Amino acid sequence: MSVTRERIIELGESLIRTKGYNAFSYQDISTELGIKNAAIHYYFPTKANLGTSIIKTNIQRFEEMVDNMHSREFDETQQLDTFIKIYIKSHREQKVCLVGSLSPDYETLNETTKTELNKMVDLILRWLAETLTAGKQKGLFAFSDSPENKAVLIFSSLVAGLQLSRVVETIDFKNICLSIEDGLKT
Amino acid sequence: MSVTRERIIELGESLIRTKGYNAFSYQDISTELGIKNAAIHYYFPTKANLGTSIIKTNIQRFEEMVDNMHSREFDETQQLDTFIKIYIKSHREQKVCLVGSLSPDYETLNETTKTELNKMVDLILRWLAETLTAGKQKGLFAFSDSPENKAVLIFSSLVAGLQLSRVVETIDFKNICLSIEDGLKT
DNA sequence: TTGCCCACTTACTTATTAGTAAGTATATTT
DNA sequence: AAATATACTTACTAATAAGTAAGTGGGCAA
Repeated sequence: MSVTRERIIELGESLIRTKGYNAFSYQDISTELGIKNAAIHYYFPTKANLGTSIIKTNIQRFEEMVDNMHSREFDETQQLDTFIKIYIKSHREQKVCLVGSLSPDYETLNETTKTELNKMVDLILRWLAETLTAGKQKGLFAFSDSPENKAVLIFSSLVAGLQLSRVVETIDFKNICLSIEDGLKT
Repeated sequence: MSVTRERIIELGESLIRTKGYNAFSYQDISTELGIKNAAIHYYFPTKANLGTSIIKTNIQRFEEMVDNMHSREFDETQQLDTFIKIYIKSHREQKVCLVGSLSPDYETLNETTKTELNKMVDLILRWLAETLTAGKQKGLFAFSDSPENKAVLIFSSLVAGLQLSRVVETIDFKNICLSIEDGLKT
């Protein structure tokens, strides 16, 4: 696949996670990549198209990560830890996550982009719930909630934890992550 | 104070919480209120000015709510419940909260607006941490985390819980709220 | 009654936005 | 060698954005 196309997706994701979907423009990308406006439209006719592609790429990355963890036979503690490390990295980069950036803008997205975001959130939550269930069965995790509820609680803490950390410097995000893991200890 | 000014603030808040700060325009407000573009600029010279005023209004409302709860001698369980009910209402209205909408756009806000948002988050987290501490001392709440950490975890669950609920219909937000309260039970 | 302030409107400007149509250089295929 | 496809650029358009300067009507004060 085209390297320019990949650069556009990568930079587009970075811009969404830094400034938000409705604040970034094709100009931001073209200037940074040293190409013209129309070059982006060549790969992504509309902004909605680019947005959808960015989410699709993220879904693929997530699926590959899960596959990889399964084939390496990571236990549930290791899997959760790997997932949380993505957020630690985001925090270091002063970026929110894709879901946390796009969700508040949900009503401004077009239908296909909405659907793709819906898929991504659903995928993450289903994986988390499954992992929590399996981990509990193995005696690695302990919690009284339903796995689905617990999955939302954990995911929400990560998503909004990143958002709030950028606003208030007093928040210790790494400690939040530790609390999430400690909250599952047996 | 002017009724038009108040209407602009109210509608502005609603727009931010529905579409996001960078997606709403003065046109949206002027059309809805049947006034002209320039009438909004009369009260709020710049969009940043309006944004800041909306946050200030929310801070005031929050402070009044806390004062009110204190003067009515609400215990910590009742106070937390009152706070959570704000989010239940937001969920019913299909809106995210102001903090949850503005935080992802943080980098696009001007300095005074950033400062005001910072104040608001700080205020809420400090109140939450204090309420959790007092409730724990009275034996109303039980938790092993630091109150500051627990405050961020609870607030994050509410903020992102609203965001995610709008994206995925399978999330039972009221149940999330119940889980938060159950998680503090002695 | 004159003058002034308040709460706007009229009528703009300037900048930026997403998006497009047509052209072009380079490489690849026929 | 000619035709074609790829990966763009040039040069726009139309819409929308925030913001402003100057004007206006109505009420109140001096």
